Formats: sequence, structure tokens, C-alpha cells
Amino acid sequence: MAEALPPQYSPQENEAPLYRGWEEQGFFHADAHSGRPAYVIPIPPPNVTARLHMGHGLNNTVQDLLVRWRRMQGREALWIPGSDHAGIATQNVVERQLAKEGKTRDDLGREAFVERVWEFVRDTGGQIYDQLRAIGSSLDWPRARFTLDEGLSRAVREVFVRLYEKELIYRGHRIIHWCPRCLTALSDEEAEPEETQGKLWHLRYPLADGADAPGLPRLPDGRPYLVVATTRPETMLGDTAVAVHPDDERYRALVGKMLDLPLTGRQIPVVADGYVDPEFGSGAVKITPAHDPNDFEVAQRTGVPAIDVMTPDATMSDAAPEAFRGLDRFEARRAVVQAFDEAGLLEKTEEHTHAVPHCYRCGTIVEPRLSDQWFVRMAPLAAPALEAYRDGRVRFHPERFGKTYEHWLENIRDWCISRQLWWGHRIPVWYCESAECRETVVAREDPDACPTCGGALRQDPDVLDTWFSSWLWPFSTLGWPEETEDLKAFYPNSTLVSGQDIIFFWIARMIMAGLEFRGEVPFRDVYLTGMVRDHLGRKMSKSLGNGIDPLDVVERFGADALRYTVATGAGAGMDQYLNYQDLEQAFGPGRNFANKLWNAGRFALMTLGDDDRIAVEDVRGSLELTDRWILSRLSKAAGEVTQALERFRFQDAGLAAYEFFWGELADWYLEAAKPRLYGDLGEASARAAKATLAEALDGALRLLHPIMPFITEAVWQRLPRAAGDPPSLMVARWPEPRPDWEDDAAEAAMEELRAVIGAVRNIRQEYGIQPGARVPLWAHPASDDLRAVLETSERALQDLARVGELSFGQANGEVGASAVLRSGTELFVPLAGVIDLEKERGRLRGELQRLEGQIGGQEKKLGNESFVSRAPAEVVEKEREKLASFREQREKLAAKLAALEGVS
RNA sequence: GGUCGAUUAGCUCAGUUGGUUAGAGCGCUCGCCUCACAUGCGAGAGGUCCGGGGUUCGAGUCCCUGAUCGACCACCA
Repeated sequence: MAEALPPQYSPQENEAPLYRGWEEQGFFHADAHSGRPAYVIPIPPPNVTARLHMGHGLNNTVQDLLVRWRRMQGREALWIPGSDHAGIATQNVVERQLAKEGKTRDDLGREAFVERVWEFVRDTGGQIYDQLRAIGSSLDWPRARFTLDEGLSRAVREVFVRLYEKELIYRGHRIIHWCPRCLTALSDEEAEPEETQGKLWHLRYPLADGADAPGLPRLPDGRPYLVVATTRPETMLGDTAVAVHPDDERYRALVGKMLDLPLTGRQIPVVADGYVDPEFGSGAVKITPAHDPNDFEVAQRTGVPAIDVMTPDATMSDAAPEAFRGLDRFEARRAVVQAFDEAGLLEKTEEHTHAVPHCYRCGTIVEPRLSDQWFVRMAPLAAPALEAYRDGRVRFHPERFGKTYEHWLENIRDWCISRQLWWGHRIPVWYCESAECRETVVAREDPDACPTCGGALRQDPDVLDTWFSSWLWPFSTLGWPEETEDLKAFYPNSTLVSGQDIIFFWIARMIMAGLEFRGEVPFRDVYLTGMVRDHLGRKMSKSLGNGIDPLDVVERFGADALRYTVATGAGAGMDQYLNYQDLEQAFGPGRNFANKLWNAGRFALMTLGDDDRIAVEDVRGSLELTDRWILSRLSKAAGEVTQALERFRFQDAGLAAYEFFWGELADWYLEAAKPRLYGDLGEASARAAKATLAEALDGALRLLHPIMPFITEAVWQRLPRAAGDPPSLMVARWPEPRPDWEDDAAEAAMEELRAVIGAVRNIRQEYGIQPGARVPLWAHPASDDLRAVLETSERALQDLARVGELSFGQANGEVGASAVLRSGTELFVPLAGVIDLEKERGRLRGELQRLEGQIGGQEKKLGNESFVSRAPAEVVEKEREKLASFREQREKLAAKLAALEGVS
């Protein structure tokens, strides 16, 4: 034996060196010139400052198992690593650092601040890569890209210019979501609605002098008024109209009349617009064009002006009445309500639950704000993306997510891409400073002067949305806009694995970009993982303290345990619940499984020794039942696992491989083969067993390698290798089904044998027969086949069941335990003097009674006219056979009971 | 307000197109340190398949309806 292996596998000692070996030998590298069919996965680039969480753990496990599997299948498999500069997120982190030093980004200035962020990224940015290594990710590291690196920045600029030239990028003056904390615009997707318990205030707006309408309520001073409802009273300071529905009889006479806008001294008109729902509230809506997107549209239609009453950080600006200036928006809200109340203009206050948008990065309540921003016109890009889905060029797994995708694209809105940040891709737009010229220049290369008038240029200060670089990821990482070899070989990519939360942010946009700039979808299949939650169904989060650190899991249980758990823990697209308080329950089984593999390896090493591996083909003639059985099972397992992987059913794949290895190979084959491997049954039998053991274990390791790469590799590298096998499972062939090994007769016979042994074990347990004791056994096989099996497998059977003798014949007059198998095989274990006769008689009576019940049910079923006439003939036939078999069993049991009754 | 998921053993999950006795792991009970493995081996107990209707010879599976939990979408101020 080459080395003595410890009885327990240590992931801590094995994983890191194995990974280093793979990486150093270049096994993760994909060659654009190999000519083999490519399989490519684009990694969802983690934020450069991110630390690995369970979501990454799940996501990257799935990607890695797909890549490893395809690589073993002989595909040129490429998994492109990378990270995302994550504009707002990263800038926020660095700003927080500065805040601790008592500084702001303005203290540093733009250039110094950006340099500071770069420093931070260089210092801490690599972390996530090492963490991906720790879980075994077979990423092609030299190809790693960063969304802000030179090549990707060129792609971003190229895309911006092209879209601008096609008039698909434009500058717009409109209401956008604004984060008053981050001080930047957000896209619609970045404003996350959250159900919030708020209030609905009903405010009275008195009519200006002279105006009136029948039926209006009146203030104590006799003036009539309108009631408007709002959830944000402070915005009334910027109201410029009140709108009613044009067909609303109640207010028809008021349209065009003026109202006194309280607290402001301004007068505003009543306007008519179809947007108003007469059924809701009073049927009159206050219009604040600068602070509400709908109001803005009403204003555009009706021609009323917009008054912005807030500063960027959402305090009240000079446009607000003096009493409110400088107040934060929520202070202003209270002050406005109080002022209305004191003036007798507060009609009522209601509790109101509604969805309030929050900044997806800092959680601050977003303020709708009127401003100039850059937008991408999405409808023209969305159409081809919809078509690609509908004609099946992109498929979603599970399919239902296609509907989500479709719905979003059908209702697509323009994408606000400018951000008032410093960290990111600077918008490639320059404005001529010459007052007469005012040219706007959009260019691939930085211009020195205005091409029209030669005047000085000022670059747009804003940067682009982070997703404006990520949506190009599947081709920008391959060198686009250059027509590189990589691009030719690896675009389109094959499969995207991602969370459901970024279908809109990323997936849909990548498909649009791929079609627009490459004329082809970026990938064929999209696999969406569920979310990892705690055992109470809550999202894992830092603030709740309910998270599980995957690196902690790797340290304690090993990467394979982590991978096995997440790969098999939930079906496709389903959320997975893991208890952070009981990691042992969650990850113990995975660790135990790895250990089981390790020990099977130790056993194989012990019995196979250093001898050359014997090929199954060389011992074909001396293969015994269990050999033929396990090889048949291996072939079928290979088919099942492959099919499950093809259908993105990772749970099925993992469990099928698990069952083959543990439930069949370890539990049954190894046990049955022991006497042969120890040489008790002669040389030929031993050689056949050795060849089969090596083959079956080899197959099991290969099938499990995508999910548990470390332990399988650790074992495989130590096993005797067949001639021509590579040094690593990383590059070994994926097991294919072997029809020539499939042997249904052997499988059927083994099933019987397992049932016989199971029954014997049951009898031993039931009657408390001492573990070491050997008892005689009589078996009445149902078929000649089984008789043959029992004869040829006598030794194995004895070992497994610890039966002293196996003989065939009648048990006339003997007293003992019996078992009737489903096949009809009857086992009879003489137990006189060892057992409690009364107990046994009771057991038999119970069984007989149950059988009577089953027979009754069966007779009733077959007596049912409609069943017999309408069920398929073969089903009816089966039911008849079942009844016959029950009756037969009843006879035997009755006879046995009678025999027992006669003995004292 | 819409759309879509989920509800199966104490826990975490499977259950393909409706068809023998609904499965696995963990936990629990009992017996075993059997020379690969006690992170193990063997044998068990444990399930009104969320409730109510319906279709069918037959429903965990299909249809309707209700409940609970969750996700996504939505301009009702």
C-alpha cells in the first residue's frame, strides 16, 4: 500500500493543495483554438468589494458543476471570472471610510476620491476571488475581467456612442427616482417598493374669490373648498394645479377657476385630465409636477408649470415659503400638516398602507425628482429580445420565469443611465462652453476642443449606471469591440446561472445588448436559482444576524459538503431553507458523504493494493452476479445523472449519484465482494471482483466529481489508474451509459437477493438473535432464477445475513420464523428454543388479519363493474394476479400458524 | 389591485405524462466498535399528502374554491 490513510477525511488538509494543483496545471484554461465545441458560462460578476455569501455559494456551485461536467464531456469549457465595480455600493463604502476620518468626497475632490476608491479596490478587491477558489470554482483566472478595466471601458464607450448615433440614447428632462442620501438618480429597477404603513391626509384648498360650484362644502368663513388627498403633504408647497376628471359633473364648473393654495400665497388653477379617477377620494387631485411622475405628465398635457421645492438632499429649498425652508422633507411634512390643522384646513387623516420606493443600495426613501438625465430608449431593444424568447432561442429554467421576463419587456420603460457619482464610467459627452455654439459632442476618443467652433469643452460630470457595463459582460469579457479569437470561439455563451432578483437588472438587458451588438443571443439557457433563507424563511442578512458564512462552512465541513448541500437541497428555482443555528444538521450529511467516499477509497486501496488495474473486459467470463449487477447499475446511473444534468435537475443528479454510490456500491456490492476480495473464493473470483470494484468506484467518483470535486479527486488520484487515464478527474472522461453492461436479469435477481437478506435481517432483529449467532435457514424460492441466485451467492448471502447454513427443502414439523416476500419467496428460520412462541403466534395472526383485509379490498375492486370494464386490461390483470398472490400467501400463513398451534 | 410560486413524516426536501403498499436525509426507538468508515452498520416507529367541492374505474398528481406563507409586478393621489 502506497500510504496509510487516516480513517477520517480532512477537507482542511486536502482541498487547498488539490485546488492549487488544478490551477497550476492549467486545467481551468479554455483554448480558443482547440476546435472542440465550446461550453461557456459568464459569471455574474460579484461586486468587487463583496464577501462571499450563501447566495454566491449556491450560484457558483451550480455554475462550477455545469462547467466541470461539460469539461469532462470533452467540451472546451470556459467559465469567465470577473468582478463588478458596483458604482453606488463601492462609492458608499469608501465614503463611509472617509466619514470616519471626518471627511467627505468633496474634501478630496473628484480625482483624489476616485484614486482613493481604486486604492481600496486594489487592497481588498481580490478577496472574493480567493473565496471563489475556496469553494472549488474552476474559473479561468487569467481571463478575469473587471468592469472598469480598460477593455471593458472601451466596450462601454463604444456602446454609448453607437446607441447615441442611433438615437437610442437621449438626454431627458423628467421625473426620476432620486436618492437624497446617495445624491444620485436611480433607474426604476433600483427603486424598490416596500409596503409601508403611512397616512393619507385630506387637505382643504379654498376656492379663490368669486369661484363657486353647487354642492361644495364651505369653511366657517363661508368660502367653498375642494378636498385633495395626499401621502406626502410637504409636496403641496410645489403644487401648481388641482386636477379633476373632465367628465366629472361635480367639478365641471370649476375647471379653469383658481384656488388659493394654502401656506404659499399662490393661486393655482383647476384643470381637467383623464388621469384622475373620479371614484377615488374626493375626485380631485393636487398636482405637483416637480415631485411626482404622473403629475409631471398632467402638467405637460395641461401646460401648468413645475415648481421644485426641494434641494438634492431633500430639504425644502428657497422655492418653498420661508417658514419651511431648510426643513428636511419629513420635518416639513409635520410642519405642513400642523399648519393646515391650525388653519382649519385639515379635513381628516387616515391610516394608509402603500408601497414606498426605497434606494436599493442604502434603503433611504427615494424622492421623485425633476432633473436632466441620460436615458436609453428601450422599446426598440426590447422587441428582438422578446422575439428571441418567444421563438426559443433563449430558454428559462424553470420555464415560468420566462413569463416574468416577457411581462417586463412588454411594459418596458426607458432606462435612466446617468448617475451623479464619481466612481464609474464617465459619460462620454462634452458640451461646448461657447455661448453661441453650445454643441454637444459624443465621442469614442476624448476630444480636445469643440469640433464645430473650436471652443473649450466641458465633459458631462456624471457616470453611467453600473449595469450599463454589466449588460455587455458576455461579449465585452471576450474582447469586444475587437473581433478577437476568443469572441469567435466563445460567443454566444452557453448557460447563464443567476438569481431571480436580477432578471431585469441584468439578464434581460444582456439579451438585449447581445442581440443589438452581436446579432445573437448571449446565451441559450438561463438557469435561475432560488434564494437561500434561514429556517424561518427569512432572507439571510447582516442586520438580522441570521446569515451563514460559506467560508465558515468550508472550514468546518469542507467545500464538498457545502456544494453537496446546496446542489441537492432544493429543486430548480426553489428557495432553500438553512438553519444558521444548526449547521451540523444542514451540512453534516454532506461531510459524512465525503467521508464515506474517502473510506470506500481506503477499502479499495487496501484490497486492490498497488497492482495494475484489471480491466473489466479481461475478466468478462468470470463476472459473478453482483459484478454484473453493479456494472449494470453503473451504466444506468450514468444515464440518469447525465439526463438530470441536461435538464438542469441538479437535485436529481446529486441524489442519483448518491444512491448509486452509497445505497448500491457501498452498502451491497462492497459487502458482497469482501469474501472474494479477501481471496476466499479463489483467484478468478477475486480478479473479477477487483476489476469490477475498480470500475464501479471509478464511475461513482466521476459521476460525483462535478458536485464534490475535492474528495472525488483525492480518492481518484490514489486509485490504480487504467492505462491512458489522465492524472486528474478534472480532465477525465464523463461516464457514458454502457448498454453492453446492462443486465436486467442480474438486476432482478439482485433485487430478490436483497429482499431475502432483508427478510432474514428482519427476522434476526425481531427475535433478538445474537449478532454472532448462526441460525439455519430454509428458503423456498419463488422461482428457479432465485434458486440459482441463492446457490451461486451462497457465500455472499451468508456474510451479509450471517446465516449458518443455507439449504433447500421443506420445513415439515419445524417451528420457526417465516417471511413471505413479495415475490412469493418464503423464508423459514427454525427458531425452536430461541424465541417466544406466543409472541410469534400473535404476529402470525396479525399478519393473517392484515392479509384478509387486503384480500377483501382486492375482491371489492375486482367486483367493481366499471373498473373491470374501463381500466386497461393489463392493470386489471395485475390486480387479479395480486389477489391470487394474496390468497396464496394466506394459505401458507394459515398452515404455518396451524403448525405453531400444535407446539407448546 | 394583478401575476406566479409554496403547503407531503418532528425538521429539510423528492414525488416525471393520474395507476401496486407515497420516498430520501436528518432527528427519534432498538440492536451492533462485524478487520473501509461509529462522520459507521443493521432493524424499526412515524404521513387525515393545508381545508372544502368536482372530474375519473382510480387523484399527492387534473379542475374549481377557501386558508396560510412567500416572491414579483402595478401611477390609484
